Amino acid sequence: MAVRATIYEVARRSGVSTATVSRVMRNGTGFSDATRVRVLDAARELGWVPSGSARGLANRRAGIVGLLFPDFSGTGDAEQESPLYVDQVIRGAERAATSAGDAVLIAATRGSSGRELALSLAGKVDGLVVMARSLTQADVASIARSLPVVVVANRAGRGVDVDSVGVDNRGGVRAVVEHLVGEHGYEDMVFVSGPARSPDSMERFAGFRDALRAAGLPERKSPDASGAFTEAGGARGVQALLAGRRPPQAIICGNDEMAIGALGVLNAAKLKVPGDVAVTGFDDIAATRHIRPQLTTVRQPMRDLGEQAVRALLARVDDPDRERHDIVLATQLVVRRSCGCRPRASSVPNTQGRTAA
Amino acid sequence: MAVRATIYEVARRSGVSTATVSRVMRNGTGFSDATRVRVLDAARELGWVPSGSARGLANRRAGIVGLLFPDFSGTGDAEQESPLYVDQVIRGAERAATSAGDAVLIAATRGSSGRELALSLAGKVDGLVVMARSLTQADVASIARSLPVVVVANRAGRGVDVDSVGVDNRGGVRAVVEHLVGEHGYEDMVFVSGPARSPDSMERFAGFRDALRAAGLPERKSPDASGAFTEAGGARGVQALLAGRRPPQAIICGNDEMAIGALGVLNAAKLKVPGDVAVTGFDDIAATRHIRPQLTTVRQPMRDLGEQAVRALLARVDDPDRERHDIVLATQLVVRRSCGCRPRASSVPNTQGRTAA
DNA sequence: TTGTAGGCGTTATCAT
DNA sequence: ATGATAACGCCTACAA
Repeated sequence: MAVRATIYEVARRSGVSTATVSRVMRNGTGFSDATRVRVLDAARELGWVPSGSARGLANRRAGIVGLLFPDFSGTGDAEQESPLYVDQVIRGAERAATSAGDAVLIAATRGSSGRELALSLAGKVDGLVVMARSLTQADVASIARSLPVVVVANRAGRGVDVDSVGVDNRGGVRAVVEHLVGEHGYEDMVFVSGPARSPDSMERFAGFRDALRAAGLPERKSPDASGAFTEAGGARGVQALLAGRRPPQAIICGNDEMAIGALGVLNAAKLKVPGDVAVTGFDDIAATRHIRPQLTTVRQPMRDLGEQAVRALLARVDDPDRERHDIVLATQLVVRRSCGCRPRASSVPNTQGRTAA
Repeated sequence: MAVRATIYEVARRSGVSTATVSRVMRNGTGFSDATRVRVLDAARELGWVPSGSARGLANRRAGIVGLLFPDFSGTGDAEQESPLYVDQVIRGAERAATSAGDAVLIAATRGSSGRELALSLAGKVDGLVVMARSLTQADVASIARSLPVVVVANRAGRGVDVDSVGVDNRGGVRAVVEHLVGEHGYEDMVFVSGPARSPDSMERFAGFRDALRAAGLPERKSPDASGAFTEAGGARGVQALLAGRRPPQAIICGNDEMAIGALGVLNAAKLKVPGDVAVTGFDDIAATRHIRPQLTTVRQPMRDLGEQAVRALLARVDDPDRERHDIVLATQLVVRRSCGCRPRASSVPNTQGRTAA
């Protein structure tokens, strides 16, 4: 382990040329059984592993994809946005990459250092998956000039022409609201949004508006409260909401964390859920099943997001000229107690996954 | 983006040699202000990013560390071991690597493919962090022959001489039991263990035995039940336990997931927690605060594990001859409701972090 | 089946 | 302050 062995030493030790060693390692053909054994033995004895850098240089392909995600922990507030979402996407990306024989490099942008970080990654990878809110649109456009990029949960803006993978946020919220209206007859509903600049959050609110309109209920142009996608934020938002009006029949939250925060506030205010007020979330994190009442929410396939993103990326690395893909994954309504339904939970898919070119 | 630019084109475009371009990019000195601007401009115009492979080859350092972790999702049972733990370690590793200017490559070993995967990573990284249960001891020893390795939550066995980072599992469980005995006067306690071959699980049980002995209570040589570190497993384990004897005063679970499973079974059996039976966990995952009663548990610094592991790894990469380090991080008792304490939760540190050479 | 040799894109060592 | 020019370790025609 002192100093890493090279192909030359393996070649010498096994009495063949480096070309033959290379052939054997690449599982190619063109060598006798005996040589293969000799080479492999020599490699093992020397503890040799082919240098990825040298391979990458020779192949013009590192066999590595990068994943850039935002990390808000420690951003002023002590409260943290749930990391669950990002972690699941990372897992999915890892799975897809590994199964394709590649590896995935991860890096979190904290605050404004995004651009720099992306550049430092760029040289080490064959392509980059960029999660929403980790890079500005301008930076994405800039980076995309140097290497293949796929954006996640953030349909690329007008200027930027890159592949994207996202979920049907809009349809998801529409489905909850339809359930609330159709099954429970609620008419007085409010929406608690996440960070103002989150594409996910904006789409979810759009779904809320769509559903209100479709139901013939009075529309509104902005969310009734907002909570930064955190439990504490959701609590504050709902608190403020309750201070200004009598309780609504239902509170539709932009994600589960905020819904959990809402539950706490309602409980403290002696309001029964779902008796007095119904509450719903979005994401379907594990806590939705542990909390009481169990949370009705919209499940989004976080893992699939990562998988599809990496697949799309690798496809483009292999074929830079293929047409642009914008993948939208289906979400699923998960009915539990907090909306007012009885225990026997059931779930129904509400949208089809679809791919648009 | 068609084909990546190289240092040659940047050199030509800016009218200098490649050596000078290289100097500018490395933030070194030895060039005029004017040339720097010219080079940077050319680079930007061409969308050039230095090739990591070429750099790695020239420097004998990829600037990448690898992280190997086990992934049990989809191992026969539909139930999943909580991914939280691994995710936190990954986050910590990312943070430490990024702040050191490196990147981290992650890969999950599924089933028995570990060795192969490790080898494929080995060439791409400067060193490897290996989490418990992702590789056999033999494989760790083998890999460690080719490059620096740090094991996490798995003090290297006798044969293997590598750095390690872990938490004080033993002291953690000892602290809960001492609390249960000292504050609540329980004497009839049982332990629910995790996977038989998990080093963490074994150490936790050892802490349980230590505490019983120290309290002068009857010892035992094996766990009273086991649950594979999953919620469903914990439920089954406790179910079986209750079928064979009258309820104990307290059930100490090897991790939080199993404790949550236990809570479910006890509830179904009409046993009140903590009135009839006390329950404790280990890890302090988010769900411990959402579940009722809130779970008394032992917090372990999962993120720090990842950070310290990467730090140790980088230190060894820089100095292969430094002495071996075995780092043990402190755990912390977190008292909530499930042990029988009153709401006003408090927490006390129970062990000192310590480093042994 | 096997060997020879040039090239992949940077960095680092000497010169100048 | 800048420029040639060897490495760095592997792959891949092209030969033999």
